[in-house]
Amino acid sequence: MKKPKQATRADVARMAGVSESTVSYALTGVRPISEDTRERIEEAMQTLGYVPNAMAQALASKKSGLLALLFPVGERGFGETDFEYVEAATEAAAEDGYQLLLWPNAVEDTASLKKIVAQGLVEGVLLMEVRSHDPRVEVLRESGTPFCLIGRTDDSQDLTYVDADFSQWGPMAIHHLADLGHTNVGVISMRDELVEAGYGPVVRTEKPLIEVANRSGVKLTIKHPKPTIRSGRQAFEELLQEQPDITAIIGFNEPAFIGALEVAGARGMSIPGDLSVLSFGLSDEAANMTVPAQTTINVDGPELGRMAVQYLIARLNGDKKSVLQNLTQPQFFDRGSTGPAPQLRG
Amino acid sequence: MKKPKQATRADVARMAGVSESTVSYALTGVRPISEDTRERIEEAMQTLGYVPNAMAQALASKKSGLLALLFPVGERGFGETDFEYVEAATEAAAEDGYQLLLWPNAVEDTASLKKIVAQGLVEGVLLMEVRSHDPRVEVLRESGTPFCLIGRTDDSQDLTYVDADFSQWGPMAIHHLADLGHTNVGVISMRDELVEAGYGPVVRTEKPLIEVANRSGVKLTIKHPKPTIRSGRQAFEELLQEQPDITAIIGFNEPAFIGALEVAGARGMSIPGDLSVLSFGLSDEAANMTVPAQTTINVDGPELGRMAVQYLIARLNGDKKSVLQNLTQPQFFDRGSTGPAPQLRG
DNA sequence: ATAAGTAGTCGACGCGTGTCGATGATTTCG
DNA sequence: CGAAATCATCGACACGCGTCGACTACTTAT
Repeated sequence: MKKPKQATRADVARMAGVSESTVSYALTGVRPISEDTRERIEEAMQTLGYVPNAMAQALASKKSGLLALLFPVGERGFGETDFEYVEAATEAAAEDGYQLLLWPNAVEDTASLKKIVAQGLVEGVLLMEVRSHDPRVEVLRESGTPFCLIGRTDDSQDLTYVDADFSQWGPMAIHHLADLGHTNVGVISMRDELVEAGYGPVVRTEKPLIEVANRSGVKLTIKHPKPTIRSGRQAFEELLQEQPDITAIIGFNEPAFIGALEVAGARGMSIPGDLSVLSFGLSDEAANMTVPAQTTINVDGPELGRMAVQYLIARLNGDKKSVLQNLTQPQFFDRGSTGPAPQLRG
Repeated sequence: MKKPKQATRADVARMAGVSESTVSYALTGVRPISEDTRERIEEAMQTLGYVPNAMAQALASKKSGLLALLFPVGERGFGETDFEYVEAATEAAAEDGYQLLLWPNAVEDTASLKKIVAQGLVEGVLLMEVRSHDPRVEVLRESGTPFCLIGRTDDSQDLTYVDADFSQWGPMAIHHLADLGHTNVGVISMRDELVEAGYGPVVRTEKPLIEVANRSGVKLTIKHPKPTIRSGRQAFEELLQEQPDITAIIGFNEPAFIGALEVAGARGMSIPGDLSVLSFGLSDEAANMTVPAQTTINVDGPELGRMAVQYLIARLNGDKKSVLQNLTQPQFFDRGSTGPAPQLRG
């Protein structure tokens, strides 16, 4: 039996012996309906297997229950963390009766973004991988479509967004290491170009990191190698040459950090015996692959996704006044790659 | 300027001085339109910024351009590989004018699945994480909605699906290792329960693996530990006890394999000097975290996602006759964790 | 007792398209 | 030169639902 045609409101009305509008009101509850007709209607819906047609509902009510999730295509691929919050966002949306529409879109392709919102399919838009200066924001702003950023632009005081609170990553790391007695810490951070370009996560992370290190009396040396193993090796060798007494390193550049750890291993430095190791933004899966597993400070992906959806839905429900912005607390996972500074040992 | 109301077909018709249906035909090309009226219409659309309303189009044409991507919620979380093909699928869909709707759904929750297809929002359904006996398949089958599995059920000869060709993983691995001179290989596979439950990937992988090993004169010892590091350690120790001359191990159980490699490291076995290491189904990111990086045999995620979408769209376009089934070739990444068997060395 | 609600229901219309049948205006063909 | 086919266009309707106004039968307040 292919394509059994779906029952419509008219069918239900006929079977229940009422008008079509009565069926609608029984469904939405906008107007009162007597108990027995409601029962007749519900029975009819039951036996007919009636389900309201989503597109007709959307057309008539101008509410599709769909949210676009815009993700950039062709750039650096999705990481696992990214998908972690996509999943959470999807479930959060489903709880409020919304569905997420995955929409691949180049960041500069504002033309098709305009189309997306113009065709009225989606009620709101979620923006992933937001840049410091993101052309998509301007398009959305003047389209009048509610939207929420996952990340931030430079100029976002009047925008709705959620982002990781990178400003806490550094202090959290330094406190942890300082408590363990470390006073000389190296950092394998992201490549120079990103720093100069003002890439949010690096800038927002490094500034407080440096400040709190100074205040805590921790000597900090930061390297900005390219994201390759080779560059990481070189960066760490430089680090050791400049600061032979380093007892801990922080990684914020996955491939380079792997290179750094290779060098550490080759030099016979044990972790965490001789060197404490802490990674920023490393996924669970990756953190567990090394021996020992790596202690990490990370964004709470599910929380981020959930908040983004909730904020967007709040906007859809007419909350135009309040400022909806949130910086999620970092997650600290102690997996054993950090320990007391060597001089305090024994 | 909030919510500038979108121009409709009527506006375009008025400005161009034609009837509404003429505008439609100019848009769809279903009927011939003279050159100059077409130009007038297009100019009007341009200046009005007209974009056809997606929901009205969908309602009238019964084609929404939406595909549901059903993913199970609450089970083992999404891995990176999973999202790799979600991304590819999304882009493949976009190329044909379709969008993917992310739909979280518990595998047993057939009621809400029925609703999904009944409300007519989506034209077709993509099923992720398919089980051997998947209740969702029956629901979709009798709903008449076109669908495509990513994975397989036990009984899928008349279904549309794409899946990894697990039957090639074992032979590929054995050939690679045999060529390097290995004759005694251990396997850290998935836990017993999955094997007994007939979980597709394990069963389909192990059978040809065993066969080809026998034919190639490779002694094969398979362990099925729980997916924990501890169980992996224990499994590898047993392995070494039973087969002290093992020169290579294959991993198909991430956490357990980490444990196994820990033991290898603790015993001073060098990789690939004393022990060759090869992982099944390990993501790039994870494979690169170990030192040395791990050689892997993996599913081609992007290919899988792309094929799934293309098959589904083929079904939507009325291709009811042909069998659309595909097993994607495994990808082999030699990252240096395998090498010549010790006795052949030097 | 009458005015003023209130509960319950119906009919009609609008949302913005796709598409069928009909109508002139041309063009083609025998 | 008349019949038939083709071209270009219009008007009307359907798609399935939300919702407004109106109407009836009561209930409550004055």
